[in-house]
Amino acid sequence: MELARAYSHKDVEERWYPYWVEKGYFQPAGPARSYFSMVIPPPNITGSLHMGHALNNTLQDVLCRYKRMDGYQVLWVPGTDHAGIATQNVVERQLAEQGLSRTVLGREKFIERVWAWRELAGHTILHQLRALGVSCDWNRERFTMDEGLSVAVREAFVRLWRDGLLYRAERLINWCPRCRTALADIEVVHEETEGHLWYVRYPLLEDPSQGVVVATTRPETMLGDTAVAVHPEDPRYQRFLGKKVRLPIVGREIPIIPDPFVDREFGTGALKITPGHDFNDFEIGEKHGLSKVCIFDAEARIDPSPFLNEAGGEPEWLSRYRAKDRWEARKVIVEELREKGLLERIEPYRHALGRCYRCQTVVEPYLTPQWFVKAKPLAEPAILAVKEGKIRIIPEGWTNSYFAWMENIKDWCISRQIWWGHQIPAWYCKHCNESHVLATGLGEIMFLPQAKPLVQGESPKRCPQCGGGSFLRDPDVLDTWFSSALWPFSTLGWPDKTEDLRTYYPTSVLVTGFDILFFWVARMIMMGLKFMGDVPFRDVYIHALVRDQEGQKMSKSKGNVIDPLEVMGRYGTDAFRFTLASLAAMGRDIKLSEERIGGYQNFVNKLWNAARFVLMNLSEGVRSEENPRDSLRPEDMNLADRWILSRMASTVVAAREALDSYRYNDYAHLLYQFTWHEFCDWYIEMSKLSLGGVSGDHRENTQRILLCVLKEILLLLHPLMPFVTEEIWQGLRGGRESIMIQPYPQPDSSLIQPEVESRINFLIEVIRAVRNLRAELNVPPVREARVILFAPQEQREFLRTHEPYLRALARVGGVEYLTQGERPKGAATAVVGPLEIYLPLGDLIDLKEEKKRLAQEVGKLEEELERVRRKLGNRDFLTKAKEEVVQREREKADLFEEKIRMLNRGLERLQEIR
RNA sequence: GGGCGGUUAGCUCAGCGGGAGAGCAUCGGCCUUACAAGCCGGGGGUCACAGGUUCAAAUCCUGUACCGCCCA
Repeated sequence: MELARAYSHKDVEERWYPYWVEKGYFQPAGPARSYFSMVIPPPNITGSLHMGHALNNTLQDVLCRYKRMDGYQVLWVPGTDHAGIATQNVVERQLAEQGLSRTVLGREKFIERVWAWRELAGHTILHQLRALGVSCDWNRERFTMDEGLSVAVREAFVRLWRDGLLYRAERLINWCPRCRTALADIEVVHEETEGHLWYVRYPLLEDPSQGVVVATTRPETMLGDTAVAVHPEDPRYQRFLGKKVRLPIVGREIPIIPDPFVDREFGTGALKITPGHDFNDFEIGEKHGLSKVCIFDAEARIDPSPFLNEAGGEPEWLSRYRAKDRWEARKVIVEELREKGLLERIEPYRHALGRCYRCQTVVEPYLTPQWFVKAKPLAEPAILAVKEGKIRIIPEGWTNSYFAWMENIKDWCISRQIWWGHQIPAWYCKHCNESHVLATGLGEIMFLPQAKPLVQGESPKRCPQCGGGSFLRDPDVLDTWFSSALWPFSTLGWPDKTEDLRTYYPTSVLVTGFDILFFWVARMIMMGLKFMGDVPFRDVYIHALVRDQEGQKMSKSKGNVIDPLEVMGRYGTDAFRFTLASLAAMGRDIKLSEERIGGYQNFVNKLWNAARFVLMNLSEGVRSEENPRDSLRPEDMNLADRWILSRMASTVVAAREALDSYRYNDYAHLLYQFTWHEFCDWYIEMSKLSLGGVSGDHRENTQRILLCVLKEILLLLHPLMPFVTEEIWQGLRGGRESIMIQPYPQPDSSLIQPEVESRINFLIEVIRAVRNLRAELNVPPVREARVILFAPQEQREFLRTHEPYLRALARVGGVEYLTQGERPKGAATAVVGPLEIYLPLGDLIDLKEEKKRLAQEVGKLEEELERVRRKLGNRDFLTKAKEEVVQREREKADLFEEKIRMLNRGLERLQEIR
């Protein structure tokens, strides 16, 4: 099979993926000696492939392909999550375009629509993932809303309830008024924002001419104020303690209370307290038994009902506020306060504003009954698992963040007031809870905190209290992360005791980005320990996030998104994957530029051409050998052959070490280096001599070595670059078996020969020195140079034996060997160890240039020597440093001295010419 | 405010106690039949700054500056 002159990734990539799938290579197979399993961090169904997915899945695939080749039975479970809020948003937007809404459709019809959307568009990302070449087992694709996983969710929920780890209570939670649902604390993104501080005077009840001025960033919430708090030791306010103020506009009488929480430096030192709409105020309110007034409806518009109740009728001011949203209400209130002369001043003020992580809407602290997971008891064993090393977090630096979060963990609000998701398996007896159910408008209901739920896997038949048979189900659904937390075992069949679960749990490693360490990783660990009694994974490898060249987060609105599919189309998937792996070591950011990918595309092409070279030089005999390595004949091996095999063996060892410790960048760099700068730059060039040589045996042997090393390179590179390696492999093997299922190279220490390496290194240095002389002196490459070598006997014989390399690789026409005597006059000089190299200067050569060059070189060496001498002159160094370090410095000094001496002699001889 | 990272060649980054490295870019020379997506050679760095520990610091410690992230 002939290979094309340049590698064309497009044809190749389309060909092999379907082939692998068809052959079933992605399914676990092989002897069950050892297992390697992973679950994919499920992308959500609304997503499309971005750089983060590309990196994440490339790194996983590298591991899978490596382990599969290395004899493990590998399972990689793919799938998606249902992304409750995000998906519901997408479908609602679609409905809106048709003039519909979910409330018009009703819950059941709406969910049907979501499923329809899921069938149509929800598989996009998994299909895009295939373009990356990922080798996950598509037969086991899972979705968090699948029946099986839904059973797992219900089971988990019921068991948490039964074990007292769940509760339902009215708490102040983060509420997104646009999504109309509760959010977990970590789903709120805090952002520094330019705002204002409004200073408002609250008149004293007993003497309205006096008052307390409070400073607030949210004047509209004053409608819900139930106290003013000051620091108990603040002298400015001592005389007000125990008195009351009259809340402007509303007219409510509220107390002035002392609380050490108040920061005297902030604003005026007097704080308005709104327990219904601020987390800090809520706590102060609890301490002082203040009532909580909730002034907003679910969309954060002024809700008139608390004021109607309070005033026992429609207060005069209410009409100006009714149904106004937060921002309008703020304007009206500020205006009204100004008119009343109660607005003292306004200052610009920077403060953190919480936004919904899904839709960026400013969240509202909101008082509603919600379901919570008691986190502390679950967190404790999860902390221990990491402390005891049952789970390794890599890089280790992240363990601190993990501990910090886990040790301060707060109860997890898991109920969401949306429709798409796992509906909470809790029912309320209609009869017993008659007075605890509220209609919230738009056909929705809500159960008051006093309502008594029955939590169980399926709808109850009879109420254990009253025997009634009529129930209402809790309308809330669970946080998507609740189902994701079960992912490592729900995907394997839990709660059934399946074969998969027994075989593949705990999974070997989880590969993910640090942004979901708390959202997902921590919760999986808690749930895994709780329900499986064992950790969900042994290792967690946490990688960086991909950003653009400027380090900006890629986002559609910034327009700096690099689409991985486009990049793969342009540069090839292999080049792209190689780039990602080579960047994987970075701390927190990966700044990706297309240029870099282009660089690795060249590497793919280099590999391709090396393969082409090998292939076009194989004799029929060698080409058809099943295993060329077995027919290698040591007696036909020359130094170069032994050298490349030695380098190859070292590379295998280093490669394994790198992958075993998740050092992807080292892995990539190591193979790049070996392939390009050892195999291609040197061995292939050297092999050309043997291939054209007279001895047939040696010729064939060289072919075998070329083939062996190439194959080894292909095998080592396959996890990183699956497509090009498969294409070449098939070209070599005539399309018999995939490279995917070949054994990964084993370390063979018998091939490692340091003395062979050092001799070739010497040869390489000599060749480099000659090339360097030629280039510096502008000897045209077409002109063969003559060199004169002064060398001790050992080096002389070595070079004489390997002279063909010198002639071919340094383009030397003739070599003259001398041991001692007069050095040639008028020659360029270089020194390699004990060897002096002279390149006689022709008439055209610039003497001055050569003098300058030599003088420069001597100068550099003298600086180095000076440094070494200083060290050796230091008594402390000689006595305290390790013996080998001292020894090395001594050798260095000798080397420098000798070299300087020789170069100076060369310089002197050049002077003589003049 | 608390915590965590980063600052090394023009760019992107490795290295994290004993001779400053890579890729890309750059400069000079080459179409040497595997590869011009290539080959050969070169230049380029007070390793942010200031102290300290050490025989020895880019590397360890302390502080400062700037940048970034996370948590309040």
